Amino acid sequence: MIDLRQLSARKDEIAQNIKNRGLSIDLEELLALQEKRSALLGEVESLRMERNENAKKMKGKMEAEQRTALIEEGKSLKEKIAVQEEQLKGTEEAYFELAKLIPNYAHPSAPVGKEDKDNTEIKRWGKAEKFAFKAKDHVVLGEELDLIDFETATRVSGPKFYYLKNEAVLLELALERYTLDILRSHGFTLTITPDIARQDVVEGIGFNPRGEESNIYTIEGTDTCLVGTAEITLGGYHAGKILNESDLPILMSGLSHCFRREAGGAGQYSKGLYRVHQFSKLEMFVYCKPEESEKLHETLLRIEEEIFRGLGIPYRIVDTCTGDLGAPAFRKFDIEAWMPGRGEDGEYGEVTSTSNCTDYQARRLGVRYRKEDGSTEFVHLLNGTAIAISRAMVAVMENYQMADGSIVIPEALVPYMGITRIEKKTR
RNA sequence: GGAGAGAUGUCCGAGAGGUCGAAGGAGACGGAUUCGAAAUCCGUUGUACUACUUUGUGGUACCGGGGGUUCGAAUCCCCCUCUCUCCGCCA
Repeated sequence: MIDLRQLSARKDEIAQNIKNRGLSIDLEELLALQEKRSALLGEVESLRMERNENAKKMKGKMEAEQRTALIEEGKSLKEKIAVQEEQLKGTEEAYFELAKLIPNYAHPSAPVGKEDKDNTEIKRWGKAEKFAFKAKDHVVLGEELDLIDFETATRVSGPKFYYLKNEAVLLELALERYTLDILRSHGFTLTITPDIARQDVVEGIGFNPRGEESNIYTIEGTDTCLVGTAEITLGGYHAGKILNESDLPILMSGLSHCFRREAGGAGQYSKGLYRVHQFSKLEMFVYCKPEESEKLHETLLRIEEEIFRGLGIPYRIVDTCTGDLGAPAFRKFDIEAWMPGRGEDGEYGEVTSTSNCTDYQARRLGVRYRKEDGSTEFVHLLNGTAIAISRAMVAVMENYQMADGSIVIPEALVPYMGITRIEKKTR
């Protein structure tokens, strides 16, 4: 949520931002609701003051007659208050419901555009090689080398689930272990988070747990959801707290399973492991002071680069355009890894995403910090993918395939895997 | 899963319908004392929203959350959540 006190002062800016993001929200109605709420609140408060004063007069001993009069006065005030409070409640509900829809401000340098095609490429690293042979995609490789079983998973769990088998299991754990070491070297507190979170935390982070377009699984009979990312559980970690300035920035990483409904996400570009209902992910999360968030955002991006360079996977970085930013994001950078088996002849595919959400999530989650002068302010929250296993696995398998159909293990992973190559089983 | 106890400010803890934004203690901060420190003594010490003649004064709300009773609720009633203890079950 944005700071609603700035609603009228920054109205034009907010309207432009809503437009840039391809959204449509009735700001005039929101302003009208804000005014109405403010007026009602004033009325309710002054009525309450009268009630309190009236009650205070009744403390000591007094004539029965006088007391009766005061009680009558109190009763009438009580009724008036009830009526006004009812109106206030209705107005507030409508007000906040509409206000929640307003997206975060966007970074002035974020490209203005509608969809992912409008994202700006800002960097390339590594050589996106064409093989001398026809590259296979990870689905074919996974089947030939007995690493991934989609078919059985579909029967057992449904479409877009998978069993990892044999060396793929080692590969998942190796990628996690490799990444954990990098995060630890950067001072992150490592955690493994719950895979389930309360709905209010999920909402606080900016996900919509219910409704048609929701990507979140809710758990029947409870007010909890399966997490779509550890961003949720890491953001919930300090929800409602006032942090010490001296403790900032707080760097946390969380390993969790991620569950996504991905309704209607079928097709050529979503095949195999690329878009699935469940995967493991190591997420980075930062609580910091407002003035340091942009710098730390760059830091998260650099760590993501370090992870993929270490794996020797070519990639490019894109600066996400306004229409493609999530509502909480002020700015977002994605790393897209080269995937030789994607599309006709290899394509880049998104493997990480890092967002600076400024105070947008913190306001909703109630995460503040105490400044030296004793006042409090909302912290800035940042998140970034350290490694999303399923997509990283696509990149590793497809980039490290050999002409003979085997897969070489990237050097950085060998110590964690214990093997150097995945070959066809000779059974 | 069953039975019981509990949830109050930064922490401990009192509080049983009006004198309670909340005793007392601890902590923190400021001051006195001291060559300095400890001890001691004095004082200060919540958050959010809001109004105004804006560094101050006033108003409203907040004693786990929600609802109710009442002229008036931390206090009485109902529901929920969480914590603890015992039993059961389990990795």
